Amino acid sequence: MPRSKSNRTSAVRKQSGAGVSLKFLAEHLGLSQAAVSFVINRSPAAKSIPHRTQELIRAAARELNYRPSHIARSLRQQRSFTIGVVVPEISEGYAALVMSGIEDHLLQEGYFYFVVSHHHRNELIEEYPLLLQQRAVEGLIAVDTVLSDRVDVPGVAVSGHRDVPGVTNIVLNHDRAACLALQHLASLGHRNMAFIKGQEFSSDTEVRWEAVREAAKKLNIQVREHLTGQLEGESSSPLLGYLVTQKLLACGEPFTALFSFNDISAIGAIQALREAGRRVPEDVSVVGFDDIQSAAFQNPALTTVRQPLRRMGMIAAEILLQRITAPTKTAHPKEIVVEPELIIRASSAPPPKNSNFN
Amino acid sequence: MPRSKSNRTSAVRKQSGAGVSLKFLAEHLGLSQAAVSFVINRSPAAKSIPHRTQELIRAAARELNYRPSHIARSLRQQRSFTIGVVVPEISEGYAALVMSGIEDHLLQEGYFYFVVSHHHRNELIEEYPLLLQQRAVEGLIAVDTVLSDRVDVPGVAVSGHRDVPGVTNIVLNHDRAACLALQHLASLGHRNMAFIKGQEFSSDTEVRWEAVREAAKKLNIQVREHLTGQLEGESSSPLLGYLVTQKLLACGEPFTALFSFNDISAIGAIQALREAGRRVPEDVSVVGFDDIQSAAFQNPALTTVRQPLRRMGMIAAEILLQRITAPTKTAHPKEIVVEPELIIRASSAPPPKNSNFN
DNA sequence: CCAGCATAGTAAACCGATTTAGTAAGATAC
DNA sequence: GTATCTTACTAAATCGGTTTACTATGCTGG
Repeated sequence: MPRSKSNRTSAVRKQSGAGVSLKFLAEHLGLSQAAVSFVINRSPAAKSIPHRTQELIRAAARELNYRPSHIARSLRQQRSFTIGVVVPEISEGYAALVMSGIEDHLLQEGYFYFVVSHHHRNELIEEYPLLLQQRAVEGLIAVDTVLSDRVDVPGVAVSGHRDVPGVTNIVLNHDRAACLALQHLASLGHRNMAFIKGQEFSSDTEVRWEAVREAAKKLNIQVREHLTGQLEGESSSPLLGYLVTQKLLACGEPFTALFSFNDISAIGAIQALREAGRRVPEDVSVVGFDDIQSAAFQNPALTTVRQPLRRMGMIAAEILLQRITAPTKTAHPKEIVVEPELIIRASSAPPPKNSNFN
Repeated sequence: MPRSKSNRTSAVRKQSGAGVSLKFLAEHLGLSQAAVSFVINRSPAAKSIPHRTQELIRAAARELNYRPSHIARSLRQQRSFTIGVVVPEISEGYAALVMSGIEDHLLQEGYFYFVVSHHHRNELIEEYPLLLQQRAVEGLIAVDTVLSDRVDVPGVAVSGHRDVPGVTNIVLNHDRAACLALQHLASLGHRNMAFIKGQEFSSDTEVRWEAVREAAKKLNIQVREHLTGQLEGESSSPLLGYLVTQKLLACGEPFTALFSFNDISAIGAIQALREAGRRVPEDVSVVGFDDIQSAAFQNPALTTVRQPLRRMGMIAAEILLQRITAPTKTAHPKEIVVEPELIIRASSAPPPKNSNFN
């Protein structure tokens, strides 16, 4: 039975709440730190400690508002229950949606996470994973970012598209995505299509563009150099799509449909089309990509290829935790493919009758 | 001069990179941990160690890819260089923008941060700050969330609006914001205005609504019960604004202008108005709040009151770090007010001539 | 010749937990 | 009566650093 020893100090500590250490609690109870630790953690070693004492310990812990230092615990157990998330940018819809999926799963499992955003600067893309590792993260999730292989914790990439050893990729089925969009436009009767590619630094750009060309070939749709634009610039504003579309219009070649790299740029594109006197969808159909929240509330509502971004985040977190807790159970998958969905709204329609160029 | 001792183990460690501890490095060099620590940290105690040895130490550290464990350091120094950020939701424009401002300043200063989102669930609003404290965060930033006072690290609230001891509030000048919006509409000639209030759980709702009523009184504008709606529901989708606006329209009372709680709901409102056969801005002017990125690319482009959200995040981080590093230097400010800006775009115009009710 | 000082470090405590190995006291077995 | 087994704990090592206090050596000045 412990000798209770409630002195003045304990009263002071109790008020503030913080600063109550295991040592303090143990002294207050007249027990050893080990005994208290066993009970607090319900460790098997606690079986030899009588119920009466266990209750006393728990009561004192509650009363003094004892909260074990996560840091000390991490150091001893070599487990931080923390992971690192690397994104290009926070302020933008894409990463935020993925992050919210990641968070859902992680916090549920008792993990916290650090977020860093690199703004596409190479030295940060290199440095942040190392800094995170120094902070003892148990794994990394990279969103639209290529993880360097100099890191030796498990990694999961959402739309990483690079074959990095030890990294699991969560990717969209881009072939299917391209097919869905082009088939939709083709079945409406469109033959002259314009395209907007993503920025060079985006991991999705190349893969998606390859998929578009494949799909176009299958559907016998021409992909013309002049009607192919590319987003340029870091910002995630519709302005980028607006500018590219102005260029496409300026080249003079006619088109009745536009398939854009993402919703944000599609929104800018619509603006540009409208300013040039083209009605959407009567004169030109526009199809976006992602299905961000505001896509449904554009005027006209945007037809788009939906990426299950939140779910991709959740899957990423799930796979990562699996790999952390059962490292060798299953040889971790190299790639997990999720399926897109075509969301048909009001920005796509049959082409005007009179503009049947071919 | 240290006796070098490069054995087989060191070669193995070098490859993997991780797992190189100070102890290992010191043994490899034939020096004490203390000496190595002094040099690595450029501590004043290193002055008694000759340059030659310092160079040897640094070279070995580089070569073995030594990275000090942040956790061990935190434990000893009682400094985690970590802060906690509490937001209602990540996926939504508001919090994401504030977060990106927070991040900018924090990472620059060598701090990392944990994010948690509580989805307006009270038990999480209570619990997360405690969990964060257990993880030794040195401060908390709460976005649109009331911090409980049971936490004893410095706190900063962005749009907190509650007088919690020890918490600095970063708030918008709502009086000015309301004046800007209503003055704009009044000067266009509007007299019959409808209003959409924010959800009950949002900290801004009450303050902003009070400001609107004040401004309306000053400008001699009636605020009628029937023309006052309120957002309901957790989601941050335009749908909420859409539904409220349908109700406002259903009550039959005429109005020529609508001032909505935020841009997201204003976007939904425009949709509802249009479906009811009201043109924007010819029949009804709509003014939003926040100036989220897509506001400028709505059709029509949205007139709105801009909140400097990114800057509010940066200020929050700055104040917090000040309070952490110089706790008593200046009695920390209770409140910091930032100014709104009226962004006039295409969704507001003079009211139609024939509808001059009063 | 030796006190005193600079030089070049080292030993050990410490941060706050977890965990292994061990101990003292009493009960039971034979 | 003593060997053994529970019961109820405790002491001390450990995680990986930082930091204080101290030591050993060589040189200089008087």
